[in-house]
Amino acid sequence: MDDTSTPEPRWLNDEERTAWLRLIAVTMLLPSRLESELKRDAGLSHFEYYVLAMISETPERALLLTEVAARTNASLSRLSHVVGRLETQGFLSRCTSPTDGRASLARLTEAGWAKVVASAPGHVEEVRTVVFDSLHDGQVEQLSAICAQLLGALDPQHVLLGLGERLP
Amino acid sequence: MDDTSTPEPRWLNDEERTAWLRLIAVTMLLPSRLESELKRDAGLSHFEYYVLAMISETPERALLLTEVAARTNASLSRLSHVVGRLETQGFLSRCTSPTDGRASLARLTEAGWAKVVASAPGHVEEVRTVVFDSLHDGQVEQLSAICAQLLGALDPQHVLLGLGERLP
DNA sequence: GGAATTTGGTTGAAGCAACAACTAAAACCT
DNA sequence: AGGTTTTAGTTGTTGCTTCAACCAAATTCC
Repeated sequence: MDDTSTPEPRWLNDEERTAWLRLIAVTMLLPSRLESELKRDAGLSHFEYYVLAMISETPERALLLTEVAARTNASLSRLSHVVGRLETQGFLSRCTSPTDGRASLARLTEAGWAKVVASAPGHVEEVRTVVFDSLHDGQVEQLSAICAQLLGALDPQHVLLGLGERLP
Repeated sequence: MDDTSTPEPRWLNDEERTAWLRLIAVTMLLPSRLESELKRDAGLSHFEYYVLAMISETPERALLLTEVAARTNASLSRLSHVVGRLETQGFLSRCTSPTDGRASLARLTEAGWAKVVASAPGHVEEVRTVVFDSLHDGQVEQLSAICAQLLGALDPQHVLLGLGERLP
């Protein structure tokens, strides 16, 4: 190759290449699989479900939009649109935070809680059949460790796992 | 819970739950990371890059749309739109297959080939820094095996790895 | 205490993806 | 050979995401 003076790239070897192709295939197929299951069984997008589920796990069943955005890796804009839709569907309601006039809390309604309760079992079942039924015990631990290390590069502050709020 | 008569769901245990949260975080962050890198450095979406790269690896630098669709887990509709855009950008050209009047081949132009050559090193470098630099040797093999097993459930025919065309 | 900046969020426009409806070529079926 | 079905792809619409611009509350900095 009569290339320009770019430094020689560190290409992947065969083992890495195979692993990469498989990993990328998983990251393409897994989300779309969950997407279809939830759309079919609950009428929600995976993102909508994830938002509702995350809020449902807090003690007050309410969460700041900023916090939700950080934990879902979504822009505040995207979240605002999605929360707006979920609000008109009656699954949650927005109210201004009492301690900070800018911030708004998304609070699950009864219908929203019921929605989560109704759709969670099917979703978990899908996760189990797709992921955990395919793996033997040791591999669950391996997968967990590998993902933890990848997250070290992808999300150094561990914002997505909800551990980021104790930094200030 | 005064639930209806649904069969008790097989909930995840702690180890599985942790692994799951981490895996889902990876599937959220990895694509968006690759997306931004490619958008910034090459002006392409990850999907566009993937299409060009896949075609570039064939001997003729041409591929049937159906084949591309299968290997990228995309609908033919989506592919048609994307290929249309890539064509107007001058990266590839469509022509009807000589052996099948319905099928069309997407063929890389010189500009398209140059685009792949120009953007591949940066992309590989990104993949390496995000994924492989985070893992030690044994983990690459573990990851590969785990993904292979997940693909057994997600893609039984192994269409995405390009092994599906010998089934007729 | 007031100006500047930062933070939290909303809104509207533009682009991309999912879905449905459609065309045309090939294969299948007596 | 002719009618049906299947396959390959296109097109248009609708909805979601991204991006840029914007507003208001809070914080920072003299």
